[in-house]
Amino acid sequence: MADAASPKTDSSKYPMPFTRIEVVLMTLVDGNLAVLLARRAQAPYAGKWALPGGVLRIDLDGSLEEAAARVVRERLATDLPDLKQLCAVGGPTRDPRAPWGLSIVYRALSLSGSTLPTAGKRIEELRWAPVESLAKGISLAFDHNTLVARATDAMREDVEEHDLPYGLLPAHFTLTELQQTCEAVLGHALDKSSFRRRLNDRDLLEPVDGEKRGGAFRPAQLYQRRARLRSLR
Amino acid sequence: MADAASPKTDSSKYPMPFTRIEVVLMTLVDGNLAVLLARRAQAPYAGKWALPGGVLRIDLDGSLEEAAARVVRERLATDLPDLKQLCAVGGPTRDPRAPWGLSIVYRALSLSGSTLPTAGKRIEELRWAPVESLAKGISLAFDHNTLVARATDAMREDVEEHDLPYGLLPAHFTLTELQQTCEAVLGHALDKSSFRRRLNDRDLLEPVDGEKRGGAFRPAQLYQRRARLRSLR
DNA sequence: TCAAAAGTGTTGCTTGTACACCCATGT
DNA sequence: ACATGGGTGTACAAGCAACACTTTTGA
Repeated sequence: MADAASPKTDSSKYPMPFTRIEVVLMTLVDGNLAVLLARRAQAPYAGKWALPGGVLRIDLDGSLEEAAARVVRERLATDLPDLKQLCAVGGPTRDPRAPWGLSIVYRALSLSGSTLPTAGKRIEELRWAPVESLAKGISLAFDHNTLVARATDAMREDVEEHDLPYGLLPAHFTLTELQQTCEAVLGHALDKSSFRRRLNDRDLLEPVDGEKRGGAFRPAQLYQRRARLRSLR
Repeated sequence: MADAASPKTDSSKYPMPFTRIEVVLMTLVDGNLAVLLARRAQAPYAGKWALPGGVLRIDLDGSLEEAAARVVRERLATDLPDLKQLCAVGGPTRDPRAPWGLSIVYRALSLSGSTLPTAGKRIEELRWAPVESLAKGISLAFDHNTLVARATDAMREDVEEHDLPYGLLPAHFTLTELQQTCEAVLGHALDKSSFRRRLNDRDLLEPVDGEKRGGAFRPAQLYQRRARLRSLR
């Protein structure tokens, strides 16, 4: 247990890591999974693209989740629900600005096809980049390529185990839209019949009263996420 | 991105959290899942039980994983393989010694029925406590009850999705031992035939050449974990 | 009436559970 | 021989993939 020897000096006895929050925000762009990147204006890595993030502010943040929410608000001028902690990474060479860099990484989803968030405090430029392009080739600042890869894996695992990416869809959506969204995330096609029966069997959705939508063909029923009623699994 | 305005002062501009590693070490005691607790000698929470842990030392640790390994070595005088990161938690009221406490929590397994690790640096006394007893009633120092609960959940999820708890077993074990171990973790019985067919179908194990073991009845074949050959899933 | 997308039914495979049964061994 | 735990086979149900099919609409 801790170093409880000298109660007052405990928290200042050792130098602490430069602690940041990083955010992997994902969306679909033209049916491809993409992450939000911010371009760095200053050194280190000036001109390079990196994940949006910010320093943990112990004077402002009541928890890591609050810190992540604040970072999103300050950098992207928006509020994101369902921020999920991905992992924590740390080491002496992660950030040239400090002798030891620690990042707590969060991930979140943004409505597919939505406009780019407004660049907030200290952000030069924002851009959606397909995860594909990051996996091979394009290199990000710091160890952010690794973080994006881990977030992508986590995202796919979620969908594979039927944790649907509602964050990518509007409140009301058609079953085909939902299926196409899942297919885009997973990177392969799904069977329509199986997909729908799964949804049906699990009571995940409910039809939105009377609403539909049209093209030059039969309109589709709109659905919304069903309120999860205290279930455990 | 970050505060890249004043390159040199970045890492010292804001006070950083008191950053620690905590370890949830689990084993089976008489067929019950138990966690290793250490008794606190000094304030805060003097006399209370808590998870073993230690301060992150940026002068010693090359990564969070190394930090966790070091903490285990110093506190428990042992080396543990397969330390898994569980989560990071932080907040201003987590640790009375500091204005803001951040902990990166790792979990690991210890051979069932093994002796208590030797109490290392600054450890007063060690004890295995059934997770059952912690879930209801017994309260630990800091927010460690929460952390144990999360580790227990993660442990059960692992086994449910067929990630076998080899860490609880010796290198060579019988199928019945393995099954009983899984049953103890999950808290309910499993079907012998199903359990074995699953293992068989997935080529997870291999028999250990010619070895067996006896009681007053038919001896059982010993098995070991099969070397995973680069497979993805 | 035709194209296009919505929506349904049927079959078969795979996985897992329940349960019954045989096998080997020391006393 | 028999009790005890090791080990196996069969039957049934659930979940999912593949694929064929019907329905509804606007042009």
